[in-house]
Amino acid sequence: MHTGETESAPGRRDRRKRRTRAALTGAALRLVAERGLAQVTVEEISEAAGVSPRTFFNYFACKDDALVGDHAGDAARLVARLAAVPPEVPVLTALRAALDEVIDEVRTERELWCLRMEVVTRNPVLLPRLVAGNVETERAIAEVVAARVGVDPDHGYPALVTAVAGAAVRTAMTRWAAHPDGPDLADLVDEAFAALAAGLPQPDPT
Amino acid sequence: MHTGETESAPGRRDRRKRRTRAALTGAALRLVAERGLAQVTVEEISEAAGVSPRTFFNYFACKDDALVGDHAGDAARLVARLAAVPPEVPVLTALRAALDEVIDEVRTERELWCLRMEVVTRNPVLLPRLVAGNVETERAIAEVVAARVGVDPDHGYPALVTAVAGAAVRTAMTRWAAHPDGPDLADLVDEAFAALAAGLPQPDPT
DNA sequence: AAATTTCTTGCAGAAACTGCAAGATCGCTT
DNA sequence: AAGCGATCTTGCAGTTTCTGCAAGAAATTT
Repeated sequence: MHTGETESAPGRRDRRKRRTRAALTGAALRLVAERGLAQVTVEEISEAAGVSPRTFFNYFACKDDALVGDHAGDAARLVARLAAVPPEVPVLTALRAALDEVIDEVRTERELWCLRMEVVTRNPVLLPRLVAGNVETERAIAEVVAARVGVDPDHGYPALVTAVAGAAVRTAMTRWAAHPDGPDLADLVDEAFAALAAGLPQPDPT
Repeated sequence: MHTGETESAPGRRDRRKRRTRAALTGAALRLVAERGLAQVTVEEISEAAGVSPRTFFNYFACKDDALVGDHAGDAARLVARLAAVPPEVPVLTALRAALDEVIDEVRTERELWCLRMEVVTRNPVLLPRLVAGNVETERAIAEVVAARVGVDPDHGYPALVTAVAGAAVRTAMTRWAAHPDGPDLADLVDEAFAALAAGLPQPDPT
């Protein structure tokens, strides 16, 4: 007998795992936001999440990972989306389109992301691991970009575009999280990509 | 009484410090290149460099730092150079010009940098810390950029340009280190910056 | 040469992280 | 409903990373 839901039937087990994982990241972010990265131990995080310290390391390889979260799934979806965009579309436009889904998810977890970005900017050691800062992700995206453009891997163009786009997303997210009443994340990303496509023209000092 | 040399009088002491530091990074890079990051302990690195493990931590805050090296000085010089470029020069051009000095230093230590880049690409955890990946550096540069453009800190443009330029330099260095017989680092950086200024146009599939 | 500063080192200890094996839980089969 | 296999949690023991402290060695200054 099935559990009832045919499509999204994660099962009690997967749910529990998700809940534990979320509890760990939540506790970690809250504690680190209060006291600072060095003043929080894994033991305290586990305690706050209601699991043993050993279990913490079953979910995350190190303390930092609990803070930045696991975005392997996001990355995979982004790559898939990018590959699905018709080849005629210019690379930057395609990347921007592929980002839609990820942006949406980030937006729905705004509070979490605000806390995360605050923690990350206050503990700069963490920043690089975010979003497309992940190297495996970048490599995967660069591969798809290379295929789109039809250029060999040595050309450097795919890596450049990927790294640059990642940097753009990163800055957009930082800005978005820093200003709760500011523009929407999607608009900030749009703005950044537009600036990229225009060759980063110097803005008027309004 | 002074030591004799007025300008560059490092003294026996400073020399020893430099030598020890270099020995530590050298040993660390060599060992990690051979065995992999996790298979090398601080004790082994110190042993190979001829100092005690405790001394290792007097030079570096953690194992990783010995591998990526300390580029605070480079960063400071870069910021100074950037501030010295006349305000009429467009931002990207100014950044490229300010990079000259750093590029030169990197070039003179090519072997070391090749080893370093190899280690870094094989242990992606390290990559973010390189060059302008450093967050403090980025913030400092962004500040100067903001002043150049005459725009308030919220505008996002300075952060965007800085992050994007950093990404460009990073990819150029990766490419440079990966191909010993390839083009010069300065040319690769030029190419990347030209692509940025042109809005990242899709290249012809030659 | 004596005094001062700076660097090195060992020691003790906290915290991060891993492998292993026992026990609990879940999901499926009969 | 009972049982079986797979998965998850946990404790334990052990290694490694990293820090504070204080004594000793080396360089610099007076």
